[in-house]
Formats: sequence, structure tokens, C-alpha cells
Amino acid sequence: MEMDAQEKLLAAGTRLFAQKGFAAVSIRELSQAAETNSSLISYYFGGKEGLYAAVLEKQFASVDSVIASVRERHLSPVERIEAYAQGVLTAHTQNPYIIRFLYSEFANPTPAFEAIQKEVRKIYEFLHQTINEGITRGQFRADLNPAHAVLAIAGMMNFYFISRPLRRYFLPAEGEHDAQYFEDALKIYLNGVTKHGD
Amino acid sequence: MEMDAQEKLLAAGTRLFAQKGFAAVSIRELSQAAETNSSLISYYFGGKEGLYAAVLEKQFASVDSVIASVRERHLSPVERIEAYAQGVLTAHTQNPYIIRFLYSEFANPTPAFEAIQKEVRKIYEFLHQTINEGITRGQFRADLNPAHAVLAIAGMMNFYFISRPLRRYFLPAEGEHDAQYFEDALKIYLNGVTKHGD
DNA sequence: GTCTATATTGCGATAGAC
DNA sequence: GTCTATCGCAATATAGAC
Repeated sequence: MEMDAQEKLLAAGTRLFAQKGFAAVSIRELSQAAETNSSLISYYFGGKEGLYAAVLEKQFASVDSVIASVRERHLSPVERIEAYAQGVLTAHTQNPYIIRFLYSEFANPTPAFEAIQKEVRKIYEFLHQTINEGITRGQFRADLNPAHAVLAIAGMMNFYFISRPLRRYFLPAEGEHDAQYFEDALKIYLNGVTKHGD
Repeated sequence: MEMDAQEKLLAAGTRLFAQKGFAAVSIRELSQAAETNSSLISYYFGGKEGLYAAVLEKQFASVDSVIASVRERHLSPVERIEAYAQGVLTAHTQNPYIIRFLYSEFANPTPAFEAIQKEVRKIYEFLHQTINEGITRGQFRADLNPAHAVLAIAGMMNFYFISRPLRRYFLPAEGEHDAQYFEDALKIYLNGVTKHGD
């Protein structure tokens, strides 16, 4: 462990802002969770908003590295879709709170939104280009609308994590089927977009 | 129009709670948006929390009617998947804020969560049964995991609305392609789950 | 049924001791 | 670098006039 007050505040902020949203968390609650003093939030981060910005920045830095590692490899369209799915799984597994922040910013943008938008756009363009290439190469159905095909795969992959808290209430003791879901969803998707009668 | 104070508060609460979240909206802001007085929130709803509960109740009542109308029809598995997609489109079109409340409750359940959970469970079981029947009838692939197939279709359909606010920032002037997206996504999904070599 | 006025609590930020 | 104490303000709720 060995965390100083600044690190403990960042950790507490990540958890609490993700769980309850920015407005619902007070600096008193934050400082108690971090076992430190509320005045240190201003000292280190310039206030509650500054702490929130620091939390977001750290979250999305890790996303960026995942994207970059996928982009630089030379892969076929199908392999790229698979790499995207694996990247989503990796990102959400490494960082279970990121989907909350992403959605919070969708719904109610803060100044940090611009940076997030840039990340999302990179992913969108990567997928869009992948679909187009798959069509051009004759591997994907020619009647595919690329923008819609992108939304379809992104929805299949991200909704799994979005719906996680709710699923825990009514699905039989979901162990950790994450990898299996991604495999199954990929099969449905690739089967749905590729040409048949091969 | 002809709205009394109670109706105006309910309308203002729906918009503001959806846009900013429960904690980020004050009763002053609410009463100003409704062009009335903050004390009326307590008078009619017993307080800010009561107004929020009333907003949620009204939102999910409309979802229930959509589900019920789909369930009672006699449809084949493929037709039921199509009816589900149409139902999602209808519900979100009639009520653009519902996805926000749904997600807010996923992330941070309030006492209203129990009722929402019941609605979601109904939808889940409808889809699960549909997939199973499709497999039994030999229309869907036998190696399909029903739970995963449900999540895949729910993700494709709901993520479209979840991502709407963000898409507006980087997609070329999305007109209203909603119906077209649903058609395209359905084609991918059904193509992905049904048996081939027919 | 709707308003004004106000009681009370909790908020975020900061001054200043150590 | 971390604490205590406190300031000023905005929050929700309510009492009471009309």
C-alpha cells in the first residue's frame, strides 16, 4: 500500500464519483473515505472539481494505451474486430469504473468531455475503417451500412458492462463469464456481417 | 397546455433529473423551470425525493404497456426479436429520457429500483424464452448460449440510444436514421443467430 | 392551491497552527 | 504536508399569510 494523502484521495474519488456521481459526493465524505482531511482536496487538486478532473484524466489515459496497441498492429478486418472486442474486455476489466465515467460524461458533459470525445472518436474511426475495408475486400456483406455496423459491435460489447450491476440482481450467480460472452457475441456479430456461401 | 403546478413540476423534474441526475438538481432550479414555487414540491410530492419517485413511476409505466402489447401476440422467434426491436425503438422514441433514468438506477439504485428491476426482468425472460424456442425449433444455431444472445440483442438496441448524445458530436449530421439502424442491426443479429445452409 | 419568509442543516473553500 | 476551526452560502423543508 503505502499511499500518501494525494493518492488516497484519488482512489476514494474514483470509487465514490463512479458510484454516486459528482454532485452526490461531498468533500467530507471523500476525505473520510480517504482517511484524511477535507482541506487537502483543495491543497492537492484545487477543490472538488479539480479532484474529479484528475480522476477522469487518469481513467482515460489507460484507455488510450489500449487503443494505441491495437491500432499499430497489422491485422485483417476480422482480426481487428476481434482485437477491438479483446480491447474492450481488457479496458473494462482493468478498470471497472470507466464505464460509469464514460456514461456520466455522455449524459452531462464536464470540461473533461473534450478529451473523452477524442478517445471515442479514435475508436469509432478505427472500427469504421475496419468495416469499410472488410466490405472492400469482399469479406463483409456489401449492403452493410458501416456507421450502423460500428454501433452494433460497440453496443454488443459495451452494454455487457453497462448492464452488469443490474444483471447481478436477476441472473443466476454469474461467475466470471466475461471472456465467454465476448466469444459468443463475436461469433454472432461476425457471422452476421460476413458473406456466406463461402 | 393548461398545466397546473403539479404537472409543471413533474415535467420539469423529468427533464432536469434526466439531464443532470438527482443530486445535481435543486428544488429552486426545479421550481424556477416549472415557473412555480419550491414549497409546492413538498406540498404535492412530499419533497424532492418524492418528486423523483413520481417521475420514475410515470416513466416506467409507459414501458410496461409496450412490453405487455408485444408479449400477448402469438409470434415466431424471429418475429418476436423483431417485435422487441420495434418495442425498444417505440419506447425510446416516445420517451427520450427513459434511458437516462434506467442507467441512473443501474448505477445508483434508489427505492424505485425494485419496480424497474421487475420490468427489466420481464423483458429479459421474454427474450430468453424466445431464443430457447428458436433453438428448439431448429431456427437458431444450437450452440447459442441463450443468456449471451439476449445480452447481445439488448446491447445492440439500447446502446444506440445510450450513445446518442455523444454521437451528435462527431457523426455527420445524423438526421433521423433510427428506423434504419434498427433494421440494419436486426439483419446483422438475425443473420448471426440463425442457421444457414437453409 | 400558491405564495413569502424563515429555520436548520450541510456544503465547499480557506486561514492559520503545527 | 496535514490538521482544526470557521466563514459564507446554498441546500431542503416548513410555518403561516392569502
